[in-house]
Amino acid sequence: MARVLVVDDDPKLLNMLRRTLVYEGFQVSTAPDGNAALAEMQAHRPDVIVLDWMMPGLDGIGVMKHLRAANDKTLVLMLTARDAVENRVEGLESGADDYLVKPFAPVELVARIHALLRRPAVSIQDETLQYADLSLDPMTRETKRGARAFDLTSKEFDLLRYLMRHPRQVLTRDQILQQVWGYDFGGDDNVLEVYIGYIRKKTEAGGEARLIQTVRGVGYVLREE
Amino acid sequence: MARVLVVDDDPKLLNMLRRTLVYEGFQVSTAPDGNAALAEMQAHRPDVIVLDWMMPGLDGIGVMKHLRAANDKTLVLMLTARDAVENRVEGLESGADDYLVKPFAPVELVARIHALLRRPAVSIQDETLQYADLSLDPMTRETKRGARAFDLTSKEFDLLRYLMRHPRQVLTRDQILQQVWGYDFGGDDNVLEVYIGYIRKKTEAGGEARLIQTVRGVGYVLREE
DNA sequence: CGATATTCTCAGCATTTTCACAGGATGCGC
DNA sequence: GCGCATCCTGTGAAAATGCTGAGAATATCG
Repeated sequence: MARVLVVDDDPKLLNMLRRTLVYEGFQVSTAPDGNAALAEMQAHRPDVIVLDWMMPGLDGIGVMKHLRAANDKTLVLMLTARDAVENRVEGLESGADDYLVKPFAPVELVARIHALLRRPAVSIQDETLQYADLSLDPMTRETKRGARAFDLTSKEFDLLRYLMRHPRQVLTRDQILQQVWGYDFGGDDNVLEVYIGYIRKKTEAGGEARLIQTVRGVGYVLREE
Repeated sequence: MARVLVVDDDPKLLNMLRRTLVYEGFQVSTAPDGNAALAEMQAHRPDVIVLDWMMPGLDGIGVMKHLRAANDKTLVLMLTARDAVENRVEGLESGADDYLVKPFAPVELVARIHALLRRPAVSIQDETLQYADLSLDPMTRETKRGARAFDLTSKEFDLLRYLMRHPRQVLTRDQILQQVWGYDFGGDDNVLEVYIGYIRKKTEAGGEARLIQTVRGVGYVLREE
């Protein structure tokens, strides 16, 4: 049965939700705030997170950003107190998979969780990534530098996608190896350098400026110089 | 599932609308201006077009005139920045089916699209699928490449139909096996490769260009090269 | 039941992708 | 500028991936 993590700072609501969901046959864990939620996720790898929008400390949006930055596709159902359209839009833009306005009937929550779990995997997260004149569409896997399209192998694609999801952020060698290769060890591989080289060659084939900068002793950044 | 084409020159708005609509279960394609919209229509045959009024190049009115001149009955929902009465009148006279004034709440757009689709006679289901010069009629099960008709077995048909419902989208092996074969496991079957081979042979029997491209390490796409 | 069509498995082959290695280039502290 | 650590890149081997033909299993139909 599916695992659900419920995150809310209201203990009463938390308890009520837990009982409802346990009763429905879910494996439920809970967390009172964003940081606890991230820790809990490591331990339990839930299938769905029910996430309150407003919380002390790290709030719902913050948690979302963490998750999506780490390319974590766990389904998220966001809870919010008001039905303001702005919130709805912001919530979905930050990568939530569904949305529920408080107060809600427990049955509706259950129904939505079931609906999420039935969903055919295509998250709304798959928008086309852009940085400078570089663009990458995760759906069609088209990659372009300005008007010039170029092809990438799947490792190259994974790597560039990871870089483009974190523009202007210096990513360490370890971070990249872990996210793209799934490595865990600290062996002195130079696969990463090699692949950076491949991507540079392809993104600069038309004589364009370099976008992947190396940060000596640390890693790489996607940035215009 | 209904297909929607969104045409607007503001990339931010375009992306927001796309995500909202995808989230609501529509198949969404986009275009940044009128000419791109007309091209996109050829490929995707949308059920509804959400069309901005003011755009560089060919504007909303221009697109409308093109469509109606070609006796194309595709539903059009026009967007306009001001609620000027003149515009409204001109828009509806030029053949738009509905009208929405910016700024608007995404939920309202969704509601209007659903309203349009509920209108009589426009059967969005089982409409014949088209991509490039390839066509497939889910009702009669006729398949043609240009003028040349060819036969498919039922598995072949299911597979091609699935591909044609997601043109230009890279579909992973797992997605396809799951949707077409109902598989769930990750066994190392190569049924899919075999069937792709069959369909290619039949769709290219007259020496036509390849439309089913393989994306190494991932899956396949229906796309002109 | 037999004939035919369809679906699927398997193994060999060709190609692409991934990776290791080593020598060369480059930046950095002194 | 010098020496050292770091990074880049060409070469080629190893592995993965996908295509194809042959034919076995299964379903379909008269």
